[in-house]
Amino acid sequence: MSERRDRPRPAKPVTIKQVAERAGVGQATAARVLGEYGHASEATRERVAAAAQELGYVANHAARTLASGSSRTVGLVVGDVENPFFATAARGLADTLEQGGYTLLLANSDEDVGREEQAMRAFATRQLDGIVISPVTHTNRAPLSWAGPLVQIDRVVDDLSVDSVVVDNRAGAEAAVRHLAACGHRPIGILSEPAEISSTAERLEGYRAAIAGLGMAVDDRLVAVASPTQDSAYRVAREMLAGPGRPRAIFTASNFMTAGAFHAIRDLGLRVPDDVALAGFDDLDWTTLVDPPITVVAQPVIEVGRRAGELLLDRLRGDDGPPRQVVLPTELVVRSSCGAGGAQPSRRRSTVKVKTSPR
Amino acid sequence: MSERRDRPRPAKPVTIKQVAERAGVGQATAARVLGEYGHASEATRERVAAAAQELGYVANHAARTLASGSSRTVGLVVGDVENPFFATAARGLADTLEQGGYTLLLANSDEDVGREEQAMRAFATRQLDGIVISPVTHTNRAPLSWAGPLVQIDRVVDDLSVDSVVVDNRAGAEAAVRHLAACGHRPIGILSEPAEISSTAERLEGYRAAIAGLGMAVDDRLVAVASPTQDSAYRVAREMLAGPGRPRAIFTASNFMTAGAFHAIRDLGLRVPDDVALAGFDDLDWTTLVDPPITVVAQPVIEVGRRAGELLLDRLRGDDGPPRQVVLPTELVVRSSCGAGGAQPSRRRSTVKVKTSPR
DNA sequence: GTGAAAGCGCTAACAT
DNA sequence: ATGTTAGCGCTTTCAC
Repeated sequence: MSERRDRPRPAKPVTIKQVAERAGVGQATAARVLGEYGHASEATRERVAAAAQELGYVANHAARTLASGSSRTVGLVVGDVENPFFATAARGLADTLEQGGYTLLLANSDEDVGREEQAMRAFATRQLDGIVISPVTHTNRAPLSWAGPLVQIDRVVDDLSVDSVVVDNRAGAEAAVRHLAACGHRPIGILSEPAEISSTAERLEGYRAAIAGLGMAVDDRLVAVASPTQDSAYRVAREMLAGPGRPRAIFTASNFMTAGAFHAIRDLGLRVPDDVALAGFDDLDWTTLVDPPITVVAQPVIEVGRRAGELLLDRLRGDDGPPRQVVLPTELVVRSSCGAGGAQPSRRRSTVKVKTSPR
Repeated sequence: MSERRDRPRPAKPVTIKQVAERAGVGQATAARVLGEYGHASEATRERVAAAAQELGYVANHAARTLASGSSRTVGLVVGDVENPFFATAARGLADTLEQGGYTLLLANSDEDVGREEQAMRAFATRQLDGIVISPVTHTNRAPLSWAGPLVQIDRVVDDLSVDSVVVDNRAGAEAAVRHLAACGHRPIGILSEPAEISSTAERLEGYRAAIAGLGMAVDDRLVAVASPTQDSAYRVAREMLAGPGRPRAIFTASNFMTAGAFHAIRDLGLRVPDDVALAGFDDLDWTTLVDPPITVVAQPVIEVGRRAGELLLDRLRGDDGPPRQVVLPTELVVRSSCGAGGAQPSRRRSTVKVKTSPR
C-alpha cells in the first residue's frame, strides 16, 4: 500500500560522531550538548542541535548506560499488575519517577517466591538505578540480592532495614472491626489471606486486638483463611457462613476477600447487613456500586507509589541517611454494609506516621 | 543493625574477562558459553560455568545491547495501566513475550496524543526489538515513527498496514443492542466515548447498524458522548435519563460508561431493567456483583495481549510476511439487566476472524 | 573448538 | 569552552 512510503527505511542510526562532523565540532562537544551535561556556548549548542535535527539523531540508550553505568531506569516487582492496588501504585511510582527522568521496568512475581527471585535476577542484569518491590513473603530474602537503592511497598521483609512505604494495616483493620462491633454485630469473623504477607499479618493482628479490646475472645473458627483469589474467598466464605455458629459480621482483609464474601453472602440468600454485616479492606470502585455499598478501609494507594518514588529519587540524588519507614494512614469509609451511617458516608482517618529507624 | 552484614558490598561487577581468566580460556570462549551462542566443548562449558558461579558473574545487559544491537525488550504503550483492560492485556503480552525471552517496558499515554508521541520518542532511544501500542486516536501517526516491528492492539490507526489484534467491536455492539430490542425495550440510547478511538467508532457503528436493522431511526438525542471517565459518564447519563424522551434502554460502550450509567440510574431512583434496561461493553468482575447483574459484551482481553505477543514473536523470528489483522470474537453474556434470561446467564459468541490483508 | 582483536556509541578524564 | 582519547563489557568477524 501507499503506506510503504510512510515507514522510514530501517536506516542505520545516526551517531554523535556524525552529528559532530556535520556541526563542525569535536565529538565530545556534540556529546555534551546532546547529553545535556558539561558546558557549551550558546552558539555551538545551536549548531549541534541543528545538525542533530537535520540528521535525525536519536540517542543510544545502551551506549549511554554502558559508558555511564546508569540506566536511568527503576525496576518494580509486584504480585500482579492486574491487581488494582498494584496497578495504581505502579502508576503513582511511574509518574513520580518520570519527573526525575527515570523510566519504570515492570515485573510480576505472581506472588510466587521462585518468580520473585527470577525477577530480581533479571533485574540484576540490567544496570538498574533502583528497585521497588512488594515482597512476596515476609521471610523470603530475595530482595536482598540487590545491593543498590531498594524500597519496599505495601509489605516488608522481616528485619530488613531499607526504605519502605506501607499503610497502617493494623489500625485500619482494628477500626473496621470496632465499627462492626459498635453497630452491635457479633460474633465477628475475619476472612483473610495467609499471613505470609506482612500487611495481611498486620490486618489479622488488628482484628485480634480489636476483638480482645472489646473484651471478646478470639474464636479460631471465625478466623478463615483463603487463597488470594476471589474464587477461593467465595468458597471459604460460604463454608464459614453455612457452618454452625456463623458470624454475624465479617471483616474481609483484602479486596479479593471482600468480593468473594459478598458473592457468597448473596448466593446464600443472606442480607447485608441484617443477616451478616460486612466491612472490607481497600476501597475499590465497585464497592459503591453494589447494594448495599460496602464499608471499607481505604488506603492511599496512589500515595504509596508516589512516596516510594520520592524516597527512591532522594537516594538516587545521593541521600544515604538511615532507612526511612513511611507508614501512611488509612481511612474508614463508613457506608451501609454494617447497618450504621445514613446516606452520607463518613470518613474517619487514622494519623500519619513517618518513622525513622536507625540503620 | 545486623542486617548490614547481609547486604553485599557494592563490589565492582565481575566481567566476562575475569571469568575467562579464572577458567583459563579466551574471553571469546567464555562469552560464548555465558551468552549461550556459538559452540563450546562440554569440558570448557563446565569450567566457564564454574568460574562464573564462583565469581558471581552477572551479565551486563547494556553491553550486550550495545554490541548486538538488540535489547531483547519490547515496548508497550497503553492509555493507562490502571484501566483493567490494559492491565490484563499487558499481562497476556508479558507472559507470551517472556517465553521468547523478551522483557516488557511499559509506558502510559494517558490517552493523550502528546504523551503518546513522547512515549514513542523515549522508546526510539532504547534499542527496542518491537513495540505494541494501543493508539490514542485513529488519526495520530505517532506510531509510525517507529521503523521496527509494530503491532497495534485494541484499536488501529487509519490506513496503517501493520499487524494488529482487535476484537469485533461492531458485531459485539450490534448483538447487545439487538438483545436490548429483543427484550422489548425502546427507544434504545447509547452512551459512548468520543469516536476518536477506532474501537469506539466501531461500537457506535454497531449500534447504528442494529437500530437501522430493526427498522428504527437513529435519534441523535439518544446518542450521548462522555469523556472516558466514570464521572463524566455519570453526568451525561443523568442528563440523558432526566431529559424528555428518555431512553428505555441504554447500551454503554465501555466499562467507564457502564459504571457511570449504573450509578446514575440508581441515584435517579430508576430500576433496572424495569425503568431502564442496561447492556454494556467489557465484562468486569463487578458487573456480576451488582443488582441486577449486568448483561455485557465480553472481550477476550488476555487473548488480545497473547496474540499480540505471538504476532510480535513471529516477526522477531524473522517473519516478514504481509501484515496480519487479527479480529477476535466477542461474546454477549446475558444476565438480568435487560429483563431477559433467567438465573443462568447465557453466552452467545461471535465468530473468529483472522484477515490477512496485502501489504 | 578456540583465541585475538575490532568495534558498538557513548561518557568521562584529561588536555588545551 | 572545546577537543582528544581511553575505556565501559560484550558480540562478532576472522584466523588458527
